[in-house]
Amino acid sequence: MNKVKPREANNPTAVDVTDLILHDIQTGVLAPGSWLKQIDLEQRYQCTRPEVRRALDRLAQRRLVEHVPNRGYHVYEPDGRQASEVSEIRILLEAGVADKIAANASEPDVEALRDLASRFDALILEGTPIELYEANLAFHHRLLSLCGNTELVNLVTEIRQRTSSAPVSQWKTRARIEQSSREHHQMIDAVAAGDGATLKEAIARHIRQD
Amino acid sequence: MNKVKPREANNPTAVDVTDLILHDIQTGVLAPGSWLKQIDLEQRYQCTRPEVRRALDRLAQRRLVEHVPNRGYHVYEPDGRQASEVSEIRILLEAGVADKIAANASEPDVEALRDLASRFDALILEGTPIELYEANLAFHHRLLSLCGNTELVNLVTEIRQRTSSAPVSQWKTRARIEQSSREHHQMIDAVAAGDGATLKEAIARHIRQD
DNA sequence: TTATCATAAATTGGCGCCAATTTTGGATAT
DNA sequence: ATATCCAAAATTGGCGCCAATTTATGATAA
Repeated sequence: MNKVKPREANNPTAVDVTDLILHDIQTGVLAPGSWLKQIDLEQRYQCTRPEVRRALDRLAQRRLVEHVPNRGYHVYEPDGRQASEVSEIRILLEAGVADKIAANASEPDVEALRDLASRFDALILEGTPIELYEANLAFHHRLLSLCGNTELVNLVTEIRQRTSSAPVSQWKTRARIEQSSREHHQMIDAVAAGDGATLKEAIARHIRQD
Repeated sequence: MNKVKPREANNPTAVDVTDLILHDIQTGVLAPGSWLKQIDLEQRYQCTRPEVRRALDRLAQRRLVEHVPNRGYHVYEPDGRQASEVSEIRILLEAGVADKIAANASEPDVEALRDLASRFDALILEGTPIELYEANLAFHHRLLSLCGNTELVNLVTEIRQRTSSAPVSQWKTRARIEQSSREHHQMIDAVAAGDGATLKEAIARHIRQD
């Protein structure tokens, strides 16, 4: 069984190029509306042409970029109507499982949520907008996971990406961020109290003003 | 070096190969679990290798097929847990906009729904399972469209594809199909009466036993 | 100076080849 | 007869070339 495979040092590409581009879109490095030239991406991410093309096709499927035949791909610009429609969807889903979340949450779960909320709070002062954005994402992901429906969690994660093209610029004011922080703690309190109805209201309010 | 470009009669491919494969998966022609060899698809749909690969990658993104590196792609086998989780999602979304549907529906809308429901009824006796399946889809699509949230309609359409891999075999008994028919009419009556609460109940029941 | 058009440069996107890996089939030894 | 192993065939998947189309450039005429 001595299949001597040289196994060269050639596997630093554990992550897909798609994720790299996705990340740069979400952090605003690749601005909404800008054209994504294949040559640029090829050099920027040190990958081959087919890889770039596959990534762009995947992102187009997820509607994070738009494809114009013979013209190329450009980052989707956030659409007002679309954004509010997605918000409505998120409210239906995330608020819809509020009672499940309140029912399933154990003591350590609540602790974990408090930690994540605290991390968000700390980053308000000392973190970059990107770190803040990701901390917020982590909190909501953890909270939603308690509903027990993994398909739903994945779906929300997916449609969330679909609109927050330039998430960094989304939270304009400091006041708004601190309001978000307060709401996080309200949600946690409702979870700790096992109060599904209150949690549902808190989630709905939180999503509406995001 | 004379590259003779015959320009054969080769342009009936206005539709993407992805949709063709998708259709064949949904109608059960390509059975769940079966391996999709690239050569076979290439010949079956009269297209090139790269086209097949792109289509398979897209379907893998939508999780209609699964990709095993160096082994190929095979049709996803329906998973019990996953199916019930998707049902729950559909209930949250479709029942969640019941009041919107009831509020927005005009007289001609109701008429159109009655026509679609009737077409479904007619196909119970004279149609193929596939036709029945598509008539059912058309009815639900039309009904849901009344909510006014196009993002939500698209999303439901998408996640619906995700689980009903072998939709034909899904409605086992005649009794169940006729039950579905009755529920369709119940929903329409609720819409016509502008009764959102009753509609919500009817939709939830209908999805649960699908 | 400004508009129009032709030519050149750049970009996209289709297609096929070939290496890497896996599967199949059969021969050999126990 | 059965298991093991090796070789051949089949399949996947990465990569690059080149044609088609679009965009940029510059020259010419009004």
